[in-house]
Amino acid sequence: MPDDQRALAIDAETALAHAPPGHKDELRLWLRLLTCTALMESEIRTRLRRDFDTTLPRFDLLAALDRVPGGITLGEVSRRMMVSNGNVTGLATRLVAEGLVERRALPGDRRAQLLRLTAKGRREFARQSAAHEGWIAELLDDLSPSARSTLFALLGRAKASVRAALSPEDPA
Amino acid sequence: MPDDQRALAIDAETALAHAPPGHKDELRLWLRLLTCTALMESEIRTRLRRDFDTTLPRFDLLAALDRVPGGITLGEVSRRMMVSNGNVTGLATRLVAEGLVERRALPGDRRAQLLRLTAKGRREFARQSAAHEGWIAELLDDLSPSARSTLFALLGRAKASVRAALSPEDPA
DNA sequence: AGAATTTAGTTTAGGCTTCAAAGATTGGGC
DNA sequence: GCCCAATCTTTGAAGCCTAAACTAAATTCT
Repeated sequence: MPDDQRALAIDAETALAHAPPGHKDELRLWLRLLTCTALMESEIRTRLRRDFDTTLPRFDLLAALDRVPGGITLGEVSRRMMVSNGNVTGLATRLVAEGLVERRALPGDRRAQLLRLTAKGRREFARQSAAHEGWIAELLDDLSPSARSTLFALLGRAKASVRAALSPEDPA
Repeated sequence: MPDDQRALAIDAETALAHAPPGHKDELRLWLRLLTCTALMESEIRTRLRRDFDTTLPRFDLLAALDRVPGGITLGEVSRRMMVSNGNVTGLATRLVAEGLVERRALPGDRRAQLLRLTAKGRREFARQSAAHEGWIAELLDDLSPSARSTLFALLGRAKASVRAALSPEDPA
């Protein structure tokens, strides 16, 4: 191991912070956003696997269903989770196989199906989400309440900016 | 291991029992962070595919290599990208096949290999990163400079909080 | 030196994800 | 009633990703 190249483990965002000045504010902001999210997300995934032998997408799907006792269609899940519908098909299949979710016909439209938590699914999600909530609180524990609320607000503005850039442009 | 510090290292069930109210704030912050990142990331992926027929992981690997002309080892790439080493193996194989990256022996350590951009890889990454930078600026365009810099700073604090929670406890 | 440990990288199995194409159903217009 | 376009879902191919087991090489210990 060459001592001159002795590099501490640095992520992409940290690396860039040292190199170019000036112009690239937005880029640095984006990389930090990405790093921060990835760091938390990866820890959440690890703990979901370790403590519940499950995955983040499965947890997210349960969470989506938990909010609507009557159940929602696959398409609706797809929109809420911001993933493709083909993705939801496979995810649902696995969760049905595990007995956490059930598929039901949607009365009046034979194309669509409702997904709904089973009793077991509700119990399981209750356990998981309680732990999940604690993990998030733990990870963000060093952030003061005021920092938290400012961050929340600014992320709202960032989100709005992105949505504005993505929305169909104003027809003249 | 210090057992008296166990209060912070909550396991699933205790977390449930002890969770005081107020954790919902952190949860909402986390969900917004996740949504915001996912929204941008998904757009970036779409554009990378549309305009350059490539993917975000490929782009990220090129970016990591572009910063270090001499090349870096697979393991170093893995650390910087915060992904598993097995992942880097496959990614590198594909990029080598496309002629954008080359593998070289690391003098003095026959276990390790250096990854380095080829001339073609450098050209290609220059094109991609210019576009990429423009996209980010476009998406975050509605954010004022002061909002941007505050957001950047707060994300830094969030990141520090997460790292603190994850770092090996008590250096007694 | 020789054994034990650590480190670099690959492989494998399984799951996640997207896109594009196809199957099924609905609803509107003729 | 019939066709057509839109909607809901599935399928298949390709790539991304991790954990865990494994090989090979370097380092450390004795």
